Amino acid sequence: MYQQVERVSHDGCMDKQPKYRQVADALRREIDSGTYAPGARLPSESDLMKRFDASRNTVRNGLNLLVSQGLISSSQGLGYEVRSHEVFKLNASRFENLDFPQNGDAYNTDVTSVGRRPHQTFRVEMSPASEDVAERLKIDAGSTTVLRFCHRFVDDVPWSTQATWYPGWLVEQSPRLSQPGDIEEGTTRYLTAHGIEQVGYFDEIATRMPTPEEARLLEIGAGVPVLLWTRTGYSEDRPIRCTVTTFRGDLNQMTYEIGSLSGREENEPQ
Amino acid sequence: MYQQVERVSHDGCMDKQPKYRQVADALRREIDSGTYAPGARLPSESDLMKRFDASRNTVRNGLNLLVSQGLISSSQGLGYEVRSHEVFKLNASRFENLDFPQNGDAYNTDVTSVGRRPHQTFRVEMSPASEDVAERLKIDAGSTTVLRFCHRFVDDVPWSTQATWYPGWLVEQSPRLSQPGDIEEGTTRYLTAHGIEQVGYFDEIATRMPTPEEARLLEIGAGVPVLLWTRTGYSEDRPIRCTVTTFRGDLNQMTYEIGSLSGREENEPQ
DNA sequence: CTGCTCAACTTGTTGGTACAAGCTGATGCA
DNA sequence: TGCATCAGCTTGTACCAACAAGTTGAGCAG
Repeated sequence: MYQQVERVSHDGCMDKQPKYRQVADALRREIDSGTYAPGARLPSESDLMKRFDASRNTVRNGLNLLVSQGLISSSQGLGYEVRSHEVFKLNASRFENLDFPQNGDAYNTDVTSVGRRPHQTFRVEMSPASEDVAERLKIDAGSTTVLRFCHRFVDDVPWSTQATWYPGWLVEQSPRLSQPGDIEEGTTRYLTAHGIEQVGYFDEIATRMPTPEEARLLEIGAGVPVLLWTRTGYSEDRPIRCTVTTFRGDLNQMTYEIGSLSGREENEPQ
Repeated sequence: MYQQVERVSHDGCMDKQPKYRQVADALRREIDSGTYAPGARLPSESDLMKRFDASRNTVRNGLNLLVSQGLISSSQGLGYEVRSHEVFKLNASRFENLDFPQNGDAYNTDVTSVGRRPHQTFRVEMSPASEDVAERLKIDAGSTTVLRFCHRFVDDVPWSTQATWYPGWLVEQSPRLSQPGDIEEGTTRYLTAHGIEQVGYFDEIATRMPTPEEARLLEIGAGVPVLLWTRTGYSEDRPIRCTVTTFRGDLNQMTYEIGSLSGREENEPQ
């Protein structure tokens, strides 16, 4: 039986925090200090019950706090595990470099160049433009667009989902866009070859907690936010595409280089 | 009225989900569809207990799911409220425009220009460089830097915290950096006047759940991620500053314009 | 040795209770 | 009228119990 009186009597000073928070804070400190390294398993709930002289619910409240902060994850039958957080940095200002276009698909190139194994699944469909997409592509909401959707993995871990909408007028000029299957030389390159040159883009970056659908596709539990990257590409005349990429926030960062960075070396800081 | 018995009796169809998740999903749908608008109060726990024929713990589990997804927030004595999510867009590629420097502080200008009221508190201190900062500024870890820290509000709502480190060598040339108090014309402008011109920068953008300290400063509850923006500024020769900004992820987005965007209008899409 | 079963662990879900603590409006006294 | 108090609402914290469900390894049967 939990005794409020007892706790006050021999805890003395720093007792303002509720007990479940003390559990979370103690474990957080031990994770930060390396007592429990990334990948390591925490003690089981019943162990923690004994250690903190708390009920199972209280211990679970504390653990759930850490789960919702993305520090640990739990799986039924296995226990709680400290999440690792090595990140993949995507150089967005070089990702489709306007001055030095890369060969092939930009994502494949980027992932392979750091010695990891890319893998993706494709889907192509015709769909009416949503309000958000229509506004960015400067077309009427509901008008036909081609949506190319892909689900990307790195070393078989779900990494990101990417949806690109092309306006209907553009697809007439570049029919392969609406065909299923990869465009091996890269869509930007393919479009350039068909007289559609992307001369600029507008990026929007936001973060939020994943929807249930996103959590399923990216295999993220509670406590891991997603990073939303919306890139609208422009030709000389008008918008030519709108790409929405949803990243696992714990595994990805984005970077931009603007102006002259004479002192900076490659791949640094890591 | 929701009937558990009914659900169990013709078990067959859509019953795989645990009850607390059904509660969360039902409420999420009602929030999405506008039944509960942003700012509105949800029914109390005991109302939901009756409606879903569930125990208080089960209802709370469902509500906590929505809290941890940032859809709602709770306050003791008041109830659960649907969070609003109008965002402030920061144009990072124009924020300290290299070609057209703005007058005064960039943040104040940006906030005022959309008709909102900025407010900030300042703190200046000398501090040894952490490993992260040292790496970015290309100085030795532990060497002296000047840290200018500010805590920013918009219409009295906590908005972001910003910490800028300047390397020791630079402060010798531009002494006002280490003095407390605002630099009214903007630090970038002040540095330019002292022969230190920022000709490029490197941005890193990440997201994660807030630390307890961040949650306190930004007044965000569980379920709202932060957006981390690290900008390292370069002169012709070397790095001259490193700025780490921590935004409330629910209230902020960042945007970049790269290349030519001839078709794009200002302040759009909203 | 192989392969299967099962006990013994783990977390997940759901029910219950009790009291603390924050908020609000009604009541009643000065 | 004005202000203090308090009842009655809300959520927060903490405890208990029971069973479901996933994982693992020991141990037995073939």
